[in-house]
Amino acid sequence: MSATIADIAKATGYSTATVSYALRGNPQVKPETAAKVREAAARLHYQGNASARSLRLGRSNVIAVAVHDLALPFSAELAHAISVALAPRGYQVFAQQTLFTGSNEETVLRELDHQFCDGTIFCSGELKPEQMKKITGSKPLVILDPSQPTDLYDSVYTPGHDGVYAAVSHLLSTGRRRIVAMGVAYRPYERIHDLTDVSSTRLTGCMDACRDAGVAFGPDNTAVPAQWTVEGAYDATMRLLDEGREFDAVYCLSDTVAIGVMHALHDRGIAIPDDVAVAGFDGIEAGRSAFPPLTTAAVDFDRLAATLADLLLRRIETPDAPIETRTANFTLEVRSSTRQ
Amino acid sequence: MSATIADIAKATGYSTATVSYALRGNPQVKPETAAKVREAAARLHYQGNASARSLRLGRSNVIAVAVHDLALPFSAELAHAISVALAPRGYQVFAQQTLFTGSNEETVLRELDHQFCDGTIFCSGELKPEQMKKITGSKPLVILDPSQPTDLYDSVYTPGHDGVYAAVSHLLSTGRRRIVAMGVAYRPYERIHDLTDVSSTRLTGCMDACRDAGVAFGPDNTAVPAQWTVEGAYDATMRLLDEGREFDAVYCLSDTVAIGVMHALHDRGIAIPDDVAVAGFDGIEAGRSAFPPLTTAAVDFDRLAATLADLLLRRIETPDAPIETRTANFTLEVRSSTRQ
DNA sequence: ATGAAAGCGCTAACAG
DNA sequence: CTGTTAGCGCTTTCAT
Repeated sequence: MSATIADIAKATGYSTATVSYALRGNPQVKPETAAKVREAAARLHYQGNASARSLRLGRSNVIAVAVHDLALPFSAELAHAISVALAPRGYQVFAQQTLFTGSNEETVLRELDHQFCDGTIFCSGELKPEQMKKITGSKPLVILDPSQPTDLYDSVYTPGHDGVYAAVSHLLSTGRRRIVAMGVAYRPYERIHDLTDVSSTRLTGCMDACRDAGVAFGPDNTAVPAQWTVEGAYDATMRLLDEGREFDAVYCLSDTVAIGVMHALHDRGIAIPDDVAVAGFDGIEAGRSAFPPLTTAAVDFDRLAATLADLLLRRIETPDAPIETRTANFTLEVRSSTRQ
Repeated sequence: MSATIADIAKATGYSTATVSYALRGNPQVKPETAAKVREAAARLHYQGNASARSLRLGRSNVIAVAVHDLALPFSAELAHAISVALAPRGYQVFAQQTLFTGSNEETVLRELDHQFCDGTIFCSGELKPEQMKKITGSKPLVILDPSQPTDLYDSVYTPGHDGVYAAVSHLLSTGRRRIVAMGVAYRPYERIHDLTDVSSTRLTGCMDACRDAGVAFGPDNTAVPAQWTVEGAYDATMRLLDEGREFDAVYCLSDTVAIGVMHALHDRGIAIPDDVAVAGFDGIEAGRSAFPPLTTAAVDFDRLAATLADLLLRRIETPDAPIETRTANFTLEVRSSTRQ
């Protein structure tokens, strides 16, 4: 068992109060006393007990970050960026994954974050805000890309519509006309233009870009991978080619999907971008070093992380502050996958 | 503020003891009582306080995982695999990054894991085991790839020597003769063959493979990127080409390095594998979907994670068990980057 | 079957 | 400048 302040008190002859003060650097303690205490603490390999401290103080200076899957580049880069953003502000980040299942999301919200951590940054999945609210009560939480607009939590959106609009407009401006949007099934514009979930906003961004360029966009302009993964996209692309669908560009609703698409095109001997241009969304590192380097609507991870951190810390410090909703920004990174 | 068991006790008229029993499913409580308590708990949105529980019990069922950088594929995939391995065993995983700096490593060890978590899986960085021991005391910890052999902690090694040996032997067996090992500076065999750090074991694996094939391996067969990153490897490869070094294969000490190398070769119009074959180490997903798909000595992440988890849980349950050292296994994944 | 009470380790009034 | 003490929320003897 690790040493406690009581052990140090015993060893030095001071009270636990004085030891605590000394260890926390309270200027009231005589320097000499403080030195003795610190010496004893070092000698006994004293390590403060976070549970006790957090129980007493009601805070731990720990923030939980729940991403979809730690192994997915978007999640991984986001978790990294949030850790980096919060470190200088005195918070340590604990990252967890929900693996897209509602039960894991519940666990994350219920079991621990909510109890030990001062707040949570939560990448939205299956659970709806109302369901989450029942679990988290008044604990500070910020949602990334909530599946529906909410005034229950501060929330931040990735720039799905505008990012996709910019990327698809770029494809159209380079002369592409037969675009396949890879990621989600076609739904009529009227049914989705006011939805805020990731799939819908990205799809409407694509539709708006086509419409503004006078290019038709219908069910034949979409393809649906089983999942937004490299394999899912690879298989979906192969199916597309087997069906004989004709297209001169694939706009992928995520960079991961784009990597799978390019893999499939390579395997079929289709030149990128000469035969088919490919572009994505997210701005993950893997796109930069893909072959060819992937054009993408790149979310600014650092600023996104900073925004999430700002909102959460504000909520922690000012629980009654008005709920805010923000949208992250992006940069259209034009690389060789669309540039001839 | 969240409801406590005292609130439930007040609401139901039972004592906090009974409430606690009921909530934990103690069979002694009358079913009717338990039902009432659970009802009140739900109504009050009760959430147990992890700090209090952990303070009382001396354990939290949380394991800390400290990786180098959450955004790096190897770290990310490992953290993912460990989370998956520990979930069914009743442990939640908190992932953190050390960013290769000793001070962050200290923070991770000192500030929190060590205090709130029941144990730590630690990817070795700057700190030496003795230094770590001073901080962690008797808290359960398992090291991945310690920089030097240690009997202070259970430890697991990635199969650096054997994996590289297999991969380089494969390169040689396909007729390659002028191999550049990209990742670490040349050091004479005698000076490193008994070291156990990642760089040394991988380099000796390469040397042994060459020697056994009767191929010379000297300082000219190595190249050193500034870091084991895509950019570092890209730049190092460009320098190599600018210098006019001749080679027909690059063996990269990590897959991430390999991706940077292939990027540079593409940019210079060098065909892979026709002009130069490329192979790596790790087995990250990105290698599978790279162009061309990367041959690599693939660590079995799931089994590595299971081994780390096994050792840590054993240490938690049996603190005095003898220290163990294990080595993970690998599979040589031969893909197009070396196959003509 | 339920309750009273102690105590995990720590911090912060408050007192001296 | 230092000590006494209460109590954060929980679990668990030990009584009843």
